[in-house]
Amino acid sequence: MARTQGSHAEITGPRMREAALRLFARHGYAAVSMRQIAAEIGVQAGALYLYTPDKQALLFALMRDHLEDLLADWQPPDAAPDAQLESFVRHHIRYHLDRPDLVFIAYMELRNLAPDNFAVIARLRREYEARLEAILSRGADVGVFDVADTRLATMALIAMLTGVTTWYRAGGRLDRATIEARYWEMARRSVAAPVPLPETAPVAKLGHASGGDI
Amino acid sequence: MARTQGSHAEITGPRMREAALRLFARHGYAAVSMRQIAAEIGVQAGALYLYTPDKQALLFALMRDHLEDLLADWQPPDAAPDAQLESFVRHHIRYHLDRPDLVFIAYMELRNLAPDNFAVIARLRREYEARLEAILSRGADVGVFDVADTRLATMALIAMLTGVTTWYRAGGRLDRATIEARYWEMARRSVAAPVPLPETAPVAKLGHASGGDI
DNA sequence: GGTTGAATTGAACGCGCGTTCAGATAATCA
DNA sequence: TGATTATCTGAACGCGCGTTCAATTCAACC
Repeated sequence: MARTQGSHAEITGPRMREAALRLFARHGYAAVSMRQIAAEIGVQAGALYLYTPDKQALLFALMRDHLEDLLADWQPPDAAPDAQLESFVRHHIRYHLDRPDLVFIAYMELRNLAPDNFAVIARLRREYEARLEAILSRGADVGVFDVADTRLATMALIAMLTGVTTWYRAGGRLDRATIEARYWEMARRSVAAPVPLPETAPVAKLGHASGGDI
Repeated sequence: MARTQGSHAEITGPRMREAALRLFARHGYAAVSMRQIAAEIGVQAGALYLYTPDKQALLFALMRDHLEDLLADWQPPDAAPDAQLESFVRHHIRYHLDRPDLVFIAYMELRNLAPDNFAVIARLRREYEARLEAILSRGADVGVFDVADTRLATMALIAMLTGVTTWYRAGGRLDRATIEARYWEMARRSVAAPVPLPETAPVAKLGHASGGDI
């Protein structure tokens, strides 16, 4: 008893990863079995072990490749902090809308990583967060941003932007360009310093802006 | 063979829910077994079925009670939209910092709900979101907010605020009052209309504010 | 002190899990 | 054509799962 179909060595590996990604995103890593992944691509469970040492490595590879890809795909442009922030935000939204499943599992399945794997993923995520924090920090230094705590603002912005994956559906009411523009507008306002005016000092209407205490 | 300890009928139920909440939040619903929950409170797995019909009902009860509690705990004050928004944001942060595990599973375990249960939870969540959207909508109507799309702004704000649970740890660098104030500041700015000035019109520095097109 | 009934145990059920591996198959190449 | 080798099957392993239930224990009440 053996394989009844032709040989598909060079495509079974990628197809396994695609199926695992889709199923993990839909049902969660712990709720998906190797047999389900195998059935999705028309092989028996045993065949998967030609392409991954075990289930945990499959999850880890998906998350690590995603984060390394995210980091490689964007570098801060040589520009003023506000332009850097716009570049970051627009890229973040675009990238996340392009890869909803990857983004989803990278945020949701951290709990299911073995400790060693978790350490690797956590380091990559901190690296990404550090890029945004550096932009905010530099912008606060030169006065174009008004951010009381750069770390908190970093986490708040990333959470806001990443949240787009929880409701966006292709073909929905808003197109991607509009969504990108709206998120950028909210992100910009949330950290922008009040506009200096030619004659009179601006008057705060709701509460007051606090000084930077980084 | 039977129970070796004393009888604890009136406390085993709540203790089971506490243990389940903690374990679900830490490891995920699918990765936690009834035997683990039982071991956590010093009983055998069979005893849990005196207090829940099955594992799914245990998850559902936690999520439903949490959301009903959240809805009951806050009503929009009879005030202007900006004051209502401040009340909403501050309550949201406080409530979420108080119940990190509940909030966590209510956002993470939606995938593990049976369809009927999911429908109930989704309705409760939409109800909560609708409260924020109503505030933003009214504020946009009277001109105190400048929000291009109230639905998008609602989702963006909730994601930003809820994200606090992913990094906050009690006893950390920032105290709760500070965190609350910082989030409120960012939320306010992200939707506030430009301050009208006595003589000259304000000049946008980064990009431009778009008109409301709700 | 005996009876009652709620609370709990511990064993069992059938099942699916991740993983392994000997054997079968089909493509490749001499 | 025959040998080789990468690819895959199908069965099996031990284990833990959610859930059920008869038997047992303990607290409360008569």
